[in-house]
Amino acid sequence: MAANLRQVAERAGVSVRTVSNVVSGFALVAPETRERVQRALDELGYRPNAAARHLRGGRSGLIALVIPEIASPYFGELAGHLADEAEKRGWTMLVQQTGGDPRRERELLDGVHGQAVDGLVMSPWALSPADLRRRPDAAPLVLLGEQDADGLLDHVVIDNVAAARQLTGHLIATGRTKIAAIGPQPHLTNGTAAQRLAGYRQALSEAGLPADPALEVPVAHLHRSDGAAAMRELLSAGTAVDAVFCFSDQLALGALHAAAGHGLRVPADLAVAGFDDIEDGRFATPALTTVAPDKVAIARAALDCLAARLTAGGGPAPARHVVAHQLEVRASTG
Amino acid sequence: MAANLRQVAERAGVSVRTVSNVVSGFALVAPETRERVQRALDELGYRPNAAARHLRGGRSGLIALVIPEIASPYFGELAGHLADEAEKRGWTMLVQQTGGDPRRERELLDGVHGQAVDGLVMSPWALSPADLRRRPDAAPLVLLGEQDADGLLDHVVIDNVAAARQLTGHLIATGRTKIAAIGPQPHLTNGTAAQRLAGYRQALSEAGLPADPALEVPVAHLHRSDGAAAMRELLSAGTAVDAVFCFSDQLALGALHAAAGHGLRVPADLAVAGFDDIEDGRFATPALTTVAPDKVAIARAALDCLAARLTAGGGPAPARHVVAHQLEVRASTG
DNA sequence: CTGAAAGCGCTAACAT
DNA sequence: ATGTTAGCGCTTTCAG
Repeated sequence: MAANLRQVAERAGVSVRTVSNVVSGFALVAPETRERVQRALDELGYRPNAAARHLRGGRSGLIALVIPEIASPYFGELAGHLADEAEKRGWTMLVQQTGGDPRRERELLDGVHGQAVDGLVMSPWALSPADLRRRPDAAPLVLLGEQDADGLLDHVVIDNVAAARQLTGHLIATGRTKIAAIGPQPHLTNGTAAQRLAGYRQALSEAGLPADPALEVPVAHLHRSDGAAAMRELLSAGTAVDAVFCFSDQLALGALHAAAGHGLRVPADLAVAGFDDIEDGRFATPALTTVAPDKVAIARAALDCLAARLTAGGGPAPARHVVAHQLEVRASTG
Repeated sequence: MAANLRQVAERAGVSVRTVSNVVSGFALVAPETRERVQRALDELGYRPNAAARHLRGGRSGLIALVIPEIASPYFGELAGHLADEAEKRGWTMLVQQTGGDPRRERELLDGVHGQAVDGLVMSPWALSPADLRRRPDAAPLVLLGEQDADGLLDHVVIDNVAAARQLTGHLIATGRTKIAAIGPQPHLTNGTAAQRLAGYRQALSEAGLPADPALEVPVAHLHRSDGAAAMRELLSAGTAVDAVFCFSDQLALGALHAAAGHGLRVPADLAVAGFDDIEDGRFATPALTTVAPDKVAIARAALDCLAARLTAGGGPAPARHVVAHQLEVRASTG
């Protein structure tokens, strides 16, 4: 069943070279020869051996997606788009989970699957920009999210500061004045949460509202349970709040759940907004206001980046690729 | 940076054979030699070449997860467990999406990534059992879900009939009598929906309740929007309903959303239950009653299956592997 | 236009 | 205990 080039060549009465040419459609082959070879190919059900091609050509056709967890809806949706885009470019995508563990991030950065990967798309959680730059593996790397890597590494981002400012501005525009922020992650080197916090503060300051530390609730992770816990913390502390900006939709869904548990009506008593535009948010009760990053564009930008690095010249200098986002106002903020 | 065995051997003043032995920890090597080789290995930063190993040994260390879409929460959660379990077994997992397209399912079944995969875990959607059996690729295959493949293919399932019966029984036990079923998929060869429907009907019949065709609402897909549309259809048709059993949590979340849109209170006016126990369901408002398949056990069973097939003997005969499930009663059914 | 053959890096059978 | 070498399947240089 697994025929190789030599067997096909024998059957067609030609040399391996000619069969290879037919298979790759590369050089000139006489039409009659081509037909004969093609028949042999079909009859034997020839399928090129990826390992041999890889060994010979140095390209595996594999790219790795390295993320904290694939079960998280945001990464799940992104992975879907990345897989689609990878396929269009002839790549197969493998998935590696880090769980946000710095050792595991290091390990994968140093070589996924025995270096058998043409490129990496990574969302680091724990590793610093300096750590990220230091790696023995030569495979091109593109980061997802704000790493502030001094422009030495490709990364794809949205303008988190602007987006957070817009969203907070929207909450203010609906008349809210005591707006909490759930989601700062001071323990992480990943700069995303910091930027969203900055945008939030900017909006408050622009509106002449005070920045109250009691309204900024840090979280360890971005799971729904963390959002719920943060919300309960806020409510049980008796802090006056009329809106919550959560730094992810997952946090917001948790917050929504906790708010309902406290008998609060959303948005009448409390406005809740998230970030990421995951599908759950659209069907939450009430539907969640959020910032929608253009996920397809993120996937495209990341893979275009890798593709550019794999061209002969190595492509342009590493850059920060900013992708569009949009404010999605839904029922949860009235 | 990318040193090979020969370079290491030269540096250590030994043969490639010895270096290979040290690397794989295989045969007996004199301690002093071993140490010298190890130093050379470290100094040159040697890392084995996966392509060469694969070509030589016939094992790529790759397994493929072939599913309709990774962005779906159920598959996302499952993929997370599969990636974890794969890693424990020394495999790297790649993901291929079919979108439920029969041509694409066929194509992937015939060989993922140029056959460079040691095994496949697949959730077929459109291909019939007969189609599934006919394939040129020799890589072991294990199916997720009910394929009724005449015992000729390995597949991992939960007892869908029993689970659906239990869940419907629970709805009946809470006093509901007009129980709709959202989710039959008569157009699919995948038998999962059919089994859940069977379990639902069994429970009704056991309780002496009539099976009303108007209460069985088929869906094209399992997205939240399909659940919402089905729920709206049911409500606008004026059918009397006091409970809905949705064949997936996604459908149920959509139904919940639509019910809220119609001003119905859940569970007071309407009980809603799902299937799959995705995280969204736990944090929905109200929290969703559901059937929780043991996803970790599913991942383990699938990979154990592949591992068994890859042993010398080819492992035991193909089988249907039944994994445990549990009824999770939450607020949505009172 | 087609054939012969080198060689990618590794493992393992065969030597010593 | 260690050295030598064939060969996995493919692409591509060199001949013709």
